[in-house]
Amino acid sequence: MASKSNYHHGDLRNALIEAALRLIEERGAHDFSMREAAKEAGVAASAPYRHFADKTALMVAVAEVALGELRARMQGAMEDASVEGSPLEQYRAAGIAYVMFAYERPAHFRVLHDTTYGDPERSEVLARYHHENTEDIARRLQEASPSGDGIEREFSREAVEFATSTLMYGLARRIIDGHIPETSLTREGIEALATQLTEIIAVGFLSPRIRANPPE
Amino acid sequence: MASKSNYHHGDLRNALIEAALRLIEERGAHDFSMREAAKEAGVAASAPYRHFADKTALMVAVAEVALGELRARMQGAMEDASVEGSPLEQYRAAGIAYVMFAYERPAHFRVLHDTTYGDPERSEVLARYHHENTEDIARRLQEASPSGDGIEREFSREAVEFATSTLMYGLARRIIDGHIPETSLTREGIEALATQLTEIIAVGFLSPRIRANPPE
DNA sequence: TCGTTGATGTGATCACTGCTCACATCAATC
DNA sequence: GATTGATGTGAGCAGTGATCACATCAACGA
Repeated sequence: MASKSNYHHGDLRNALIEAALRLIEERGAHDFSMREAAKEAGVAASAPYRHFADKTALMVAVAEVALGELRARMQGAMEDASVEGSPLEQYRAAGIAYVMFAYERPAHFRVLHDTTYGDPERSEVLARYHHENTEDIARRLQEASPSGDGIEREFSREAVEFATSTLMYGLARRIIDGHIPETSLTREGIEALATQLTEIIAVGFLSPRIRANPPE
Repeated sequence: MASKSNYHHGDLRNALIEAALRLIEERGAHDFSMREAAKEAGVAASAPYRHFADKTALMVAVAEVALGELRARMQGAMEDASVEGSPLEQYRAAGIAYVMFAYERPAHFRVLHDTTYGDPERSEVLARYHHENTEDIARRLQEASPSGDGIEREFSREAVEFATSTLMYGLARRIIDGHIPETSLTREGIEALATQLTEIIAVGFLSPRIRANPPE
């Protein structure tokens, strides 16, 4: 097992991405080292630089994997819900899927957003993705609101879209940032929180226009 | 200027905290070095360790300064609003102050939350503070809802409290995480966003109980 | 007045990091 | 079967967090 057959790794690039993900899961998004990833892949410390320009490039690759999983989860959730669910249920399912991703894959979620920080180009990609998603979600919500019912709504669809994405992002971050008491940190607990939050927005959106401080 | 009078710094602890804050503002919460902070304070690389056990301890001290400023801002905003504002306006003012802090002092906001990550004890302190704040805010909102009006509400005060803090945290993070398009990144733009978001919650909360999908 | 002491700052040093570079290995191509 | 280009190696650089014996000095007690 000296040097003959395994001088070249074969699939080092992916091996490094997987190693990085494992390490990030253990330590945190920034607290893993290139050398550790290399060692875990059974390769010299300098080898990774044949595949990634620098540490950030590796993290970006990891983030891409993470984004792929997030996409798949949300799409899956919406498709499941659209089989027999109302638009409102689809809207809710997508939101829950987003939050669940953060809960079940905190490392993925963290890299996804940490990598972005400071890189305007990547920021924009992620922002666009967020936008696409929540646009879709908000559209479903709007479908839940019978059009032409003559009721004047308090908020525009854009407003609801923004509120929804902000709420779901906020909840996801609070989960991985440790704001949520441990007693709520179960699949069911989180689903309940996400459900409640989507509902409060839905009610705010679907309510006919009212005065917040009604004149007596 | 050799070695006589300035061998001992005098107020190195605070000098280091300020240096760290400056550096964090430039680079990011983790990308500053102990040595740089020491140099900026005009002191040897090992001196900081007389005042801080390790780098994390320095960051915690910085975070405490940040938390102080956040507290002051929110308290100030609520007091201002309570002079002539309705409870609803106080609620809104507090939310806006929180978000404004993130906008105007991104470095402070980042250290505050980054430091927390991975330290359950600090997490809890911050969580408690968040809770205290939003509890207060939610109480004001509840005061905006005429008690005993016989209308059955859709959501509890706790639910609204949680939704509010999640929304404000979400917005704050989206601002510093670069999700918000540059065109909205002005004092006025952010105030508008925060106002809109608090309002959507307020409406959801103040609405009488309705069915999200009313039977025809 | 002066010696002692304890807090604070110094400089050398350690293990580790990201990254580079000259060189080694090997599969594919002509 | 020689050449070449992609991939991996090992030594080494500058910078990092952290530690330790030692230097400095203000305050205190004799």
